[in-house]
Amino acid sequence: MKGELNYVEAIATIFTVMNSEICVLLQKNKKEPYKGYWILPSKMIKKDISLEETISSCLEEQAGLPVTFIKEGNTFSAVDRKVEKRVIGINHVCLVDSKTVELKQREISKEELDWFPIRNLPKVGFDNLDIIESSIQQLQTLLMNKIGLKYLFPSDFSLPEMQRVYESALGHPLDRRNFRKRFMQNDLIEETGYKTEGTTGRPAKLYRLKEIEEEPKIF
Amino acid sequence: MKGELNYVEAIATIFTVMNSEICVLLQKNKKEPYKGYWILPSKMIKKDISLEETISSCLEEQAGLPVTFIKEGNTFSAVDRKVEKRVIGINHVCLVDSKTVELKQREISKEELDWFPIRNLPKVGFDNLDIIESSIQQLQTLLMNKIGLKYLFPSDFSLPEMQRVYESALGHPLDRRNFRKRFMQNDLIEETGYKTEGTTGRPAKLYRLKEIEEEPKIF
DNA sequence: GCAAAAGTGTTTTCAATACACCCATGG
DNA sequence: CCATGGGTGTATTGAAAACACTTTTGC
Repeated sequence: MKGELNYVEAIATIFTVMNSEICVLLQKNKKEPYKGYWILPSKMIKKDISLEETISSCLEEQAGLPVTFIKEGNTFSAVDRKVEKRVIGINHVCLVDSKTVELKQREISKEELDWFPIRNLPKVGFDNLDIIESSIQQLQTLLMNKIGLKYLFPSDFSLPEMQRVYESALGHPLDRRNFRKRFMQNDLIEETGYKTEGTTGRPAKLYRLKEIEEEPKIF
Repeated sequence: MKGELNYVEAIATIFTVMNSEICVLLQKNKKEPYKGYWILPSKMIKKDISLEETISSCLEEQAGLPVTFIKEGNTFSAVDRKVEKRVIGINHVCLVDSKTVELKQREISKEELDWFPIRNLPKVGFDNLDIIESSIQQLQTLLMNKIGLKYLFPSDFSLPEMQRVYESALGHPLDRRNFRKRFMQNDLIEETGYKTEGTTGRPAKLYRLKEIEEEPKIF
């Protein structure tokens, strides 16, 4: 059969929390088309390598990040999405915590790879803006179902900080009291006994997520 | 780059309602491996054909069905999932109504293509059981969010009938009064003025789904 | 003592659940 | 008139939403 062979890439939309905002990792595209635009890390799938392996090596090689939470996303397959040749892209929504990001931060040049707040993105190439939007939707579902939270919030976060993250991801403000209640009465978090330091105003209690991470069912 | 070219197939998990049960369309596999097992319709993606086009021509050519409701599903990419060669499979959940199915029914031989209740499947080949299970999960979400209902229930259905379908899809019984309420107070259905005939017991009122099919948001 | 940000409780509203009796038809 | 399955209403519960004042710290 002619024409049945395709290029397929695993795409990584990697989210983390920086300054109480959801940020996405982008790299600068070095080649035409869309040279100089920012794009999502991705890696071609070879015919004897699984998708899981491909996405985790993509994370390590291109972003210097360990494998954490990965959820399969949508497929992007328009014939002209990569202009020059037809590449089918399979998106993955990945979550890494800010502590891990900070450790790796020094090693990378911000000219090549950088984090951008999802509400303040740079020029993004190809169809990657669509992919990021689809990923944000999935992130919202994850946050509301409290799946993968521990990958985004390592121990010692404050609730106001977490709330700001939720607000940045959902795109609208939340009530402080109701926000606390969601986590308290579901017994999801526990106090570490410490408080924030060096901030203006009253210090916030610090929390960690409890271990019991049962998959919550929606229905 | 060597080894970057892949076979990719669009897979169609097609659901319909028959005898108040959710059924899935399967075809008999004619070639080894898994010869004689039942498999999901699928079609190789050619490098200049979009995924949407591929799946709709797959529906038409292999099942003789018009394009109706299609929702992208998961990707199945294990290196050995098709045993002989590596084929990446992109699933699609499709809904067709029973009237359309009946019209096309005569033209196909049940030796080659047939509908099976999802709780009573025949021997299914390759990884297709995983794919069907993943599709059933997505179908459940669609039913609960009332998305695509009109593709599954054409005009003149009774509520008890619809309830049996929900119960077969969800795998547990539902309360009759509460079931009605869900549809009534959301203003989703309207009476056609007709009733079922030729059944034992009191005849059931027949309904149709109202046109206003706004995407319900979950959050 | 004042500015800044965090912590806390109560009321209301709405959706989901549980539950039992009457009604229309065919034989 | 009886068997079969369909139609209907109410009370309860629990989650989400709305809402304002007090507390802790740094300066």
